[in-house]
Amino acid sequence: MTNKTDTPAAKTAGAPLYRQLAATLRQELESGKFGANAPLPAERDLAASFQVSRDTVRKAIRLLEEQGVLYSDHGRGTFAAPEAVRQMSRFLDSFSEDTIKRGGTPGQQILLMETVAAGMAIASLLQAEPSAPLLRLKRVRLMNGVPVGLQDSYLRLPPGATLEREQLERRGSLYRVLIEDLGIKPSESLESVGAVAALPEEAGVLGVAPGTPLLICERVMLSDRREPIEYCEMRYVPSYRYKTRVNKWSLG
Amino acid sequence: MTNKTDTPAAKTAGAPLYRQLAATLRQELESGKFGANAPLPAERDLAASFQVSRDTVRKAIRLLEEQGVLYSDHGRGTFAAPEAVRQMSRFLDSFSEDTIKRGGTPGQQILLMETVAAGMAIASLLQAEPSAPLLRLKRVRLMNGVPVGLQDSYLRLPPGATLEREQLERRGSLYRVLIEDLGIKPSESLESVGAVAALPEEAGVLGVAPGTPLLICERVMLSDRREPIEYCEMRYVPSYRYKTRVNKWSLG
DNA sequence: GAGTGGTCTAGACCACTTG
DNA sequence: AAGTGGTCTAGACCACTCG
Repeated sequence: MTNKTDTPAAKTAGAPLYRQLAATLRQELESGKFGANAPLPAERDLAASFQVSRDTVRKAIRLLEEQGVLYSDHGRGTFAAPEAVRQMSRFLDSFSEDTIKRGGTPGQQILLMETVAAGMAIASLLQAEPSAPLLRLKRVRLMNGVPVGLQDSYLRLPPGATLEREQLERRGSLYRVLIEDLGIKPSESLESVGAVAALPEEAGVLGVAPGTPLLICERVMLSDRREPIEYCEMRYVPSYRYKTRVNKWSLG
Repeated sequence: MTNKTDTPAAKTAGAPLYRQLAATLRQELESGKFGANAPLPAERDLAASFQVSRDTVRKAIRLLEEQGVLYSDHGRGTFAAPEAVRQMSRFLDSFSEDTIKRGGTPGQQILLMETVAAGMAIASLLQAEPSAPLLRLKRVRLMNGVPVGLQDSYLRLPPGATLEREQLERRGSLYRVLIEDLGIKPSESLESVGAVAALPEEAGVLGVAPGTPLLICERVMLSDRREPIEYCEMRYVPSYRYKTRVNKWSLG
């Protein structure tokens, strides 16, 4: 099969074949054409009907498996995942993405935006000098206008780079600013999740009583070159929950 | 290259080639032979030196990439992941696994083990009848003998199957009992994480004051056939943290 | 332009599940 | 025994990065 434009599976012309195929399959699955745990056609049959190699079909299936849309069992077949699984991301989504997925409207209110010295604790997390200048950004995250989280992040900008309040408000998401304005490509983050009691100031901003249990999530974000870019602490009110899908029990 | 025994890459004879290769590479990476972000040989070179196809090398690399041991960048190369990344699992580990990884000794104390009717709330989560019999198992989880979590789980056993206290104590982990004694293969779980205040009884068992913030993690576990097997609530003291690695910002 | 990873193919055989 | 997914190969070409 040609890798050009007018292929049967062409959805997003120009994208790799297996991604186009995955998009097509995903649509069929989401349209409800396959019920929970219903078997899909065999890989060899999919390959024939889409006129691609079996390997390309397998790549598409692996992709959708990661997304929780379907699953394969050796010797049995490939099946549509139940609705409950399909809706859960395997990742801890960013606040904006997560809120949208839940059908809410994300918002933010910038409390503070200033350049500060890293200090020893954060410097060691970001592999910087204690005196290194970092951009500190403190925000309240809103869901449908209601405060649900307090986010305090320390950003290591490239020398000479700046970040204006206006950019943040325009892009809506800090990550979009990093990617689209500063050319920084986040790749992975290391996260730690726990519970803490709300301090008086935090309680005030979040509209809860001091001492209320908060979900705290700390994160170090790495660039594509695996250099630490950001340290961030997020505190969420008890009504907010992180949801994830955990795979395969990875006992291997 | 033959798939038989005496291959150069043979580590775990009988295992797929790409897994043997991955094990070999992993060892080299963990031995410190490659520093943080040091480049590995090109895929074609690895294929030549291990006498396998390039595709097999790529499969091994994908596996290690998922494990956070290395990462590849299009056009640049494949690199050893920094130590901090390497140590973080991409999954929320089970309590026992996680504790061992932190260098601690996991323990448990069974508070309660009885057969109960599901009730409407749990029945709907497990897609069972409200009157369906479930095994309720309430345990305190210990790290180095100190209570760190309270685990309350509801198990749906196959008709006729039983589970004795003795089995649980022998296997050490509920999941080992499920797999090895009952032939149930867990595949995925859906988890929700948040913060709650400790109730008086919980506080007593965990050795904290009532009202102390606890990390609460709820989970529905699915079998390999994607049938719900277990509902579980875990409450952890504030000193306990979940740690994970979040990938690739999955903006695709 | 040279080197790297990313995609794609066609065919072979193995391992597992099911009737 | 038949059907399914899992592994492996050898070779081709594309897309990206960097000196």
